Amino acid sequence: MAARTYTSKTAESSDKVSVICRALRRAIIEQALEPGAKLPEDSLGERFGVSRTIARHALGQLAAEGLVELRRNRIAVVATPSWQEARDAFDIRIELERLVVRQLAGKLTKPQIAELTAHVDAEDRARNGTDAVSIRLATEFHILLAHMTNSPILVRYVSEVAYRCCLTLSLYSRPHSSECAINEHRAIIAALVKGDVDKVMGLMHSHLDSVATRALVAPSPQRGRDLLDILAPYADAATGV
Amino acid sequence: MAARTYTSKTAESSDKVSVICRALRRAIIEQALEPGAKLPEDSLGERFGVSRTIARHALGQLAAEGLVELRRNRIAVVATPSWQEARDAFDIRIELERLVVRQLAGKLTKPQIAELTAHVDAEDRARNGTDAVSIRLATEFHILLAHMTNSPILVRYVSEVAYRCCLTLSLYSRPHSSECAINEHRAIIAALVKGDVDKVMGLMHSHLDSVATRALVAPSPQRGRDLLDILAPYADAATGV
DNA sequence: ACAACCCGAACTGCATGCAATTCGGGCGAT
DNA sequence: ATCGCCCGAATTGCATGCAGTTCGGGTTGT
Repeated sequence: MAARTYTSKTAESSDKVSVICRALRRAIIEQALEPGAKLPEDSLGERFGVSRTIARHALGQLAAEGLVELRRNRIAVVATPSWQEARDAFDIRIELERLVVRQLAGKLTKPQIAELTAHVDAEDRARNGTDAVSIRLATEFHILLAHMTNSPILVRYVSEVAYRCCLTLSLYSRPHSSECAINEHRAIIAALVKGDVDKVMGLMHSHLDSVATRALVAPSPQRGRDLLDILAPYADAATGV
Repeated sequence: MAARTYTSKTAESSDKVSVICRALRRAIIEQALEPGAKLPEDSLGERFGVSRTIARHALGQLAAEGLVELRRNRIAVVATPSWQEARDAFDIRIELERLVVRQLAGKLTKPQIAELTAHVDAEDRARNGTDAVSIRLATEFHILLAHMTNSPILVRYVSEVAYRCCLTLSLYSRPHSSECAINEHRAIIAALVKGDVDKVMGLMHSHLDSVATRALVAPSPQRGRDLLDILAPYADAATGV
């Protein structure tokens, strides 16, 4: 396949808006902002030295990405995906990332391999640091892979869905053990270099599936969901009496 | 699988913004707005009876979906995807829609089957109408399928990528023959009802693949691309002399 | 005839202001 | 003490205004 051209035609309109988006995205995936955290336009604007108009626009973008929930006349909050949505996000992510490695298998350049290896090394070093950084690096490994396809659309979708998955991890899995994930990342790189398409697609599938099932063990109604949902069965019982 | 709850947690913030988005989306996929068409904030605001602020916000959302291109200090224009981006979009679409039918196979309810059949009948009747309507209906069939998964995330991604594909069709394939697509839609419904997962995934794959290859026959540098790209060989020749 | 230049109109980038709505705490009734 | 109500503060929804940039056509020089 002919080399593709880099067209950095990202949506991310003006600079100020995209700066806020990036900052919030990072804060969210590092769990500095937990699901449900309030995001008033005023505070955001003040914090970033811009007017509400800009903060508002940024919130709109993040809402389009599913990281923020916007309800009319209500303060924006960090999204709180349901368990089912989390599972759906992982299902989509698996398909998208299988596509990534399918396109990449056997086509990585030397510098790309070096970059990936360096990234995983960084993940390794971060194992002693905070969980937040480990999670971010693990996510960024997948986004880095997507970038190497040179397909802006694929990058966008993989990034988005990876961020969403990150968000759900912070909701449904407290004791995060990213230990084995690092080895899985190394295995994926090796298979990519070797060019074994089926192997690497299988590796990616099982890698993401294991991350998902490790985190999303059960519908766990006690965590994250609305009070209404938690109380639904009790309400039913009440009407039954 | 237990029935999922409908949570219409769509991003689409306020009403006015989403109204404009819907209108523009429709105009774009019906080719009333061709790729490259200018979308000044003022005109949009005036046309929809809102201020520039709102029109601007809507453009931001559409840019996030990839239907509009936003460049700093420049008038927004309807997106003009490159041939490669079009191909990438179709590749992603294939995977996503395979996921849709995988989840749906053998699980359709009677009213759902009726709704799908009715939709294809509508496509049939529209064969005598304008191309624009045919294209829109064909796209909406796929989005209707996605809706039936009750997965908001999947709906969003399938819709987005389907719109993008629609956009590229208007760019790279003038003589649109959606004739056979209708029969393929019927075949997909039949396989879904029968519950043959592999069969329906295969059908969807070949359906989308044929739509893509029928449209994107070749990189076709003459259509849609930048003037710079078209003139590149001539420039080379000039420097050669 | 042609190209470069220049200037006004058009347009975007952003902040601010005002009306409408929601949020949250205190007060009174039970 | 608890529940419901009410009112002020906080917040959003949106339009408008101003400054900076781009766009396009006319003019001028060659």
